[in-house]
Amino acid sequence: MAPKYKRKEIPEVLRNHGITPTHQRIEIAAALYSRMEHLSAEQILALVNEHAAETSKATVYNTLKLFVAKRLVREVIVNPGKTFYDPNPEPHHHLYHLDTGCLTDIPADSVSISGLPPLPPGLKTEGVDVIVRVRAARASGG
Amino acid sequence: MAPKYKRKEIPEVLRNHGITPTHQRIEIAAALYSRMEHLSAEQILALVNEHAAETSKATVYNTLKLFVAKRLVREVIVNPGKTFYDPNPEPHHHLYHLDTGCLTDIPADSVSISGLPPLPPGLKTEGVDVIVRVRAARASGG
DNA sequence: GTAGTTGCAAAGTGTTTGCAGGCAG
DNA sequence: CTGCCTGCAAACACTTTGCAACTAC
Repeated sequence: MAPKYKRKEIPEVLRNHGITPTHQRIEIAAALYSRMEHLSAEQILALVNEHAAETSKATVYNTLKLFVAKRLVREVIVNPGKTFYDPNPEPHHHLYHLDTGCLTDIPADSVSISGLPPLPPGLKTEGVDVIVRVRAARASGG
Repeated sequence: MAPKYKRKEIPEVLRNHGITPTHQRIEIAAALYSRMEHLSAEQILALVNEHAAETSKATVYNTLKLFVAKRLVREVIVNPGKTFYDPNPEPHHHLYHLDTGCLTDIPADSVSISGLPPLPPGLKTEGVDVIVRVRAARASGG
C-alpha cells in the first residue's frame, strides 16, 4: 500500500496530534507510514535500527503507546503476548492468517454489522474490532 | 448464566471430546461450566484451588490448551498478555469493558455481518471474532 | 509394566519501569 | 535552570518447558 504520508510531512502529522516530533518518533512513525503494514514492536525496533542503532527498545514501546493514546495508530490484538500496530487509524477490520501470522486489512466500507444490542447507559463505544481468522484449507484442523 | 453442564456430566463431555477425564481436568471444566464466564488462567487456577490446593499452574495451562485444541472452550484475546477462556464454543461476539476489564457475550444470532470479501482460494475461515470495546462515557478518553 | 498425567520451579517471551544523562527553551 | 526525551538494564506478568513421581489399566 502506498505510504500515507511523505517522510517530510511526518513532523507536522505528529504536531497535529499533540506529539513533539523528535528524531526517534519520526523514525518510528516513518517505519509505520512508509509500509502501511501491521508491525509488532519488535519489527519496528528492527526497522528503525536497520541502518544505525539509534533507538532503544524502551523508546519504541513508549512511543508506540504514545501514538496509540494520541490516536495516531491503532493496536491490533490477534494473539496473546504480541501486539501489532496499525498505521491506519480509520475503522476497518482484519484478516488474520493463522498459519503464517500474516495480518491484512478488510476495508470497513464493504462490511456492515447490524443487530448489535444497544449499549448499557453510561457507556460509549471505543471501537469495534472484527478479526476473521483463516487457515489454509488443506491443513488438518488440529 | 446457567451452567451448561451439571458437574456429573462433565466426565462424559470430556470423553466426547477425546479427553481423558482426570480429577484436575474435571475441576477446571467445572470451574468454567459452572459459571459460564470468561476466566483467565489465573482466575481458573484460583478457583480450582479455592477449597484445597490440588492443581498446579502448569496443569491449568496444559489443560486449557488441551481444551482449546479439542474445541471444548475458546480463547478470547482482548488484551496482550492475558488470555481469557470462554466456555461457550458457539459463534458469538464479545463486549469488552476497558475500564473494568469485564468481558461479556453478545449473542451471535442478534448480529449479522455482511459484506465480508470472499476469501482467497485455499483458505477457510476458522472463526470471526467481533469485539466491541466500550468505556464509561464520563471517563476522559486519555 | 506401560502410557499418560501431574507438579515444581526455572526458563522464556513480550512489555513496563526507574533513574541518570542529554538537548531545547 | 527546568522540563521533556532517551537509553540501559532490571523488573514484571503471563505462559511454557523439562523432568521425575504418580496413577490407572
